[in-house]
Amino acid sequence: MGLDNFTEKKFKDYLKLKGLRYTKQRKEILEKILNRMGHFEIEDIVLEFKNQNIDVSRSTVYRTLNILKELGIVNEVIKFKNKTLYEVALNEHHDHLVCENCGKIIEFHSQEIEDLQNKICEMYNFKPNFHRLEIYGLCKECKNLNEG
Amino acid sequence: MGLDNFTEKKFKDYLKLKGLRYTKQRKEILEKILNRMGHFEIEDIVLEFKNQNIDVSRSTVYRTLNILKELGIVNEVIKFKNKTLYEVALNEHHDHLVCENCGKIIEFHSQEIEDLQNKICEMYNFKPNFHRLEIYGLCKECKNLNEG
DNA sequence: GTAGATGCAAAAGATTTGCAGCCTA
DNA sequence: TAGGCTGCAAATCTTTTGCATCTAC
Repeated sequence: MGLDNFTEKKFKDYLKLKGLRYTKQRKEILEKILNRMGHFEIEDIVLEFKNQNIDVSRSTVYRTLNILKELGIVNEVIKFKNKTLYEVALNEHHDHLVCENCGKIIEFHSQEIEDLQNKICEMYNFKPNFHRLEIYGLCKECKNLNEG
Repeated sequence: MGLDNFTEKKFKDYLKLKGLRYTKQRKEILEKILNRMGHFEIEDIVLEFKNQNIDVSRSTVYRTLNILKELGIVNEVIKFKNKTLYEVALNEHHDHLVCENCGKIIEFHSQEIEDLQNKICEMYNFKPNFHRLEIYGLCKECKNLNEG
């Protein structure tokens, strides 16, 4: 995939709208997260830049991720053991099964759950923005080990 | 409610099982969280002890909460803006609507969602332990303010 | 030219840990 | 009595922020 024009434009437009600037660093960060499959932590990004001798500081990564979150290009998906995992939000929304033993993360999507959630929000006159459903437990492999 | 014998016994038994001790501090902490309705932060607990001149240190609160979490007497329910909220897990399980504007938390329970989750876990051969469903958005009041 | 961005180092919070002394079983 | 527990202070880890400098527009 890489830096597709569509997402880059979305980002640029949003920045302009807010009176912000499209800098070299912001472009680097957008590029990097679009190249990533699956989940990532801020620290991953910071280290990759360091290893590749690309000059983007930790603070800038944090600041930019906050903008991308606002924009909905990334989601903060999981909070587990004081770690925050992000993911690119361009694909269909999904939720997560998290294995407490091996840390594996399995994605799933259930339209029925989404619909029920919307129904509940209506009941409470609540305007949903995003949601996070995490089911913690043991994955197939770890379950078998435990029962073994 | 207060320190009911049932929960105290559960805690004591678990401690014994693990070769741990039932100390004055652990009893104080259990008592305090059982007396609380709704959600709490570690810091709340620490401050209350301080105000009441009860000698239980912050580290002990953290250490004990970790044990109570393992035991399932408390759940870590919400991670929001770098804050962790806990709740006593003795009542029926429920999920949360979190207002991003005023911070209000609305609890709800949907058996249908629970059932669907179980169905999904079966599909993936995943053994669920607990889950967390948080829907972020605007509550009725804040929504009206925004639209007003 | 100027408002906004960056990098750095420091600060702020949350949580954990090492250690010496204390207490429960 | 001994191994676990506590309080304290220090350490860790994540995230934010103040500031001087730089840069996109």
